[in-house]
Amino acid sequence: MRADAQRNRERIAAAALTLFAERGPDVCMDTIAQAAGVGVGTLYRHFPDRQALLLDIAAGALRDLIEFGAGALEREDTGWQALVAIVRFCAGLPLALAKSLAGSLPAGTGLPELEQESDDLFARVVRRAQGEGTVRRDIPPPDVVALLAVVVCRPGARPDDHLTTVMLDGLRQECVRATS
Amino acid sequence: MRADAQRNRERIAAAALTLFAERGPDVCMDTIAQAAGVGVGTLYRHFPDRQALLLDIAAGALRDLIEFGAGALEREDTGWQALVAIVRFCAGLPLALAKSLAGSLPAGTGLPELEQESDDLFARVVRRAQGEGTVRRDIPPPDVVALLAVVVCRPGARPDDHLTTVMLDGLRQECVRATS
Amino acid sequence: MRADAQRNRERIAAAALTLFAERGPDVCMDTIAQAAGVGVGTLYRHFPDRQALLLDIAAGALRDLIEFGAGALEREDTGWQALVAIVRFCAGLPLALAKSLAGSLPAGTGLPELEQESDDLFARVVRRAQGEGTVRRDIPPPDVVALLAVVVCRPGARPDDHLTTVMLDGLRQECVRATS
Amino acid sequence: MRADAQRNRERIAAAALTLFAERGPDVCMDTIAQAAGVGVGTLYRHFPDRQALLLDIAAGALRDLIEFGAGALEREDTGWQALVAIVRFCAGLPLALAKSLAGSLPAGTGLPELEQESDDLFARVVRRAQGEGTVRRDIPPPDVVALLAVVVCRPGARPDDHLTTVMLDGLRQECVRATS
DNA sequence: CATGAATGAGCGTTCATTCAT
DNA sequence: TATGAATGAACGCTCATTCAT
Repeated sequence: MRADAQRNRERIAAAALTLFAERGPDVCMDTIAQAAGVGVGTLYRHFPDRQALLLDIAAGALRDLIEFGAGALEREDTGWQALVAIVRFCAGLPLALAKSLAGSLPAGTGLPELEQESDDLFARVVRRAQGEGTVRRDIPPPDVVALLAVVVCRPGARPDDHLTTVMLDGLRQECVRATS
Repeated sequence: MRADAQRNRERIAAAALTLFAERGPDVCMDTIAQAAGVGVGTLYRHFPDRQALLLDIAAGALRDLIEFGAGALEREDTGWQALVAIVRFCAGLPLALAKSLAGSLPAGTGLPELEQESDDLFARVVRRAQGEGTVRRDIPPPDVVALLAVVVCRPGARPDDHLTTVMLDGLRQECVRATS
Repeated sequence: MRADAQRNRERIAAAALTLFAERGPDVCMDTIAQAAGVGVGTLYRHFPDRQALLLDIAAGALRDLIEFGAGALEREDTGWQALVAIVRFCAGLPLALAKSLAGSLPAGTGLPELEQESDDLFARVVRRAQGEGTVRRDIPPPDVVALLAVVVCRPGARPDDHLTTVMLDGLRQECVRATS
Repeated sequence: MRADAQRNRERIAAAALTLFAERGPDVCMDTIAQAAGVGVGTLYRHFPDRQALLLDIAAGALRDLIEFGAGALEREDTGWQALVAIVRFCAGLPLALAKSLAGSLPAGTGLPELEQESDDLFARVVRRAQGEGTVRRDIPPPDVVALLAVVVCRPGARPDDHLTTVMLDGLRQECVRATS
């Protein structure tokens, strides 16, 4: 691939990421192209349709997450520390996009598979932390994962914002109580 | 207003509520009219444009919330109990709609005002609970409100789902810790 | 269906028929709408896409042909007379459209079925004429039908133009010869 | 012209001929280039636009026809034999393309002139055959030419298919009859 | 008042043609 | 000279909104 083509591709992906985040997944394609400083035709040469563009971004986010997560699981001493590290890492990623797309894309596009992989990774971390006694045991791992997904997929999530903090605190075993 | 006109208006609002929840705020107007069992013309007679329809639903949700909240504040013995009651009550409401609309509508439409009112109410409850020592004091009331908003505005939130539970647990004073 | 809607539908079909004949099946939809004196939206209300429009016209032509053909088979004394009558009748019909569409449309759209029916009818007439000794017997009926199709599907075919005449003459039994 | 440039030009013309025959005159230029094994840029270097490409092919076909026809007129003993030979020869030629282009191209492009020349040649042959008493005299030569053009320009015409045979038979003087 | 037909601006996508590499 | 990336005009189609019935 030619150098300028490569640069264009990246500019498009970057512009799309920004605009999807700012205005949702329905931004008009011309707008994306314009923001990237290219013509629509160029956009379509690189991504055959809107979905391909969304997919590219979403898959990238999931791959980054999985890669980081696998590393964290090895690197960190405890499951809890790994969990916290991963959750913090998620903040910069366009995971909301990934989540909503994964729900509407058929298997074979690769996205549901990536999402499954990422869910599995999270579940492994949660189980380890529950084994240590740090994460509360009254919630089954997949539910914890789903719950973390909500926190982590908010548009505009920051690695140390209050919601993340409160959620992590609420997940500790010693915080279990009857709030009914 | 004639009785049948009134009934039409309600049927339209109900259909819109369902469809917005199910398929997002972009459902096409014909679909809503059809689901309500009326022609598009009738829809437009009652609501001059799409926004008016959204606004109607959103404002209704906020009014319900405010009314319930004010009652809870009087009725319940503690701030904590009031907070829990209100959070639980939110589950059935189309608050996600209200939130996203309120952000994009100018003052004067009434929605930002209602949102402000609801935020104030929440803040009062939070302050009271912090005063009692139940809600953690390291987070300023407005931030707590923002955080609750996220939890409560999820599409598909249930009054006793895990996320709500964990969040409420995490908000207790005794759960404060260093999660870094 | 309201009277004006009905009128619009007919105007659209008529305009489309003319334009397809004049400029081929790729005329732009806006042009058709304009020629019919309606907006594009109206065109699309009546015909969900270009194919539906083509299909409507083509199917109409085939139905007319089949109806006329069945009548001719009963009405005329000889197979030859029926054949000539039918061939002459074809001239005004947009059969070229029907032929080309039928080849590219899947069964279930109704067009291939109609084409089959029309072919069968033609074949019956041809067999009868061959039985009488008027149509040459060295060509199998389906081939005669195919051959007639070419003559009859020319854009601009006239009921008594030279090509039709020569073709009919050439089909007589007494004209068989070695032209190699 | 460099040898490889010459080869490219031929490959492009050949690919275009095939694709025009298979998929009509709207095939996209990239497809042609790809089929020819070159980039689009190369295609455009040799043929400044789509029409030039079509023109090249069409003109080639007409030149072949004219050359063969002139030879046949000298070589064959009778006008009839010349006519048959020429008609048979047409089968392999992309004359449909030539016909449709000639109708839409202005004089000066060379195509209408070539078509005129080919028509004249055909007319000469027909007149000679009518003089011999083989071709029917009730149709003026230009009309016979037009009629032969239809037969000969069908996509997929074969030199000895039924349509050609029947048409030639129908053109014989002794086949004249009242088919009304 | 209710209806649903008509309108046309707007978006996604394609492709002929140009031009930097 | 060959390449294929970039461009943007054009087309198919949708849908919010208006208005005749």
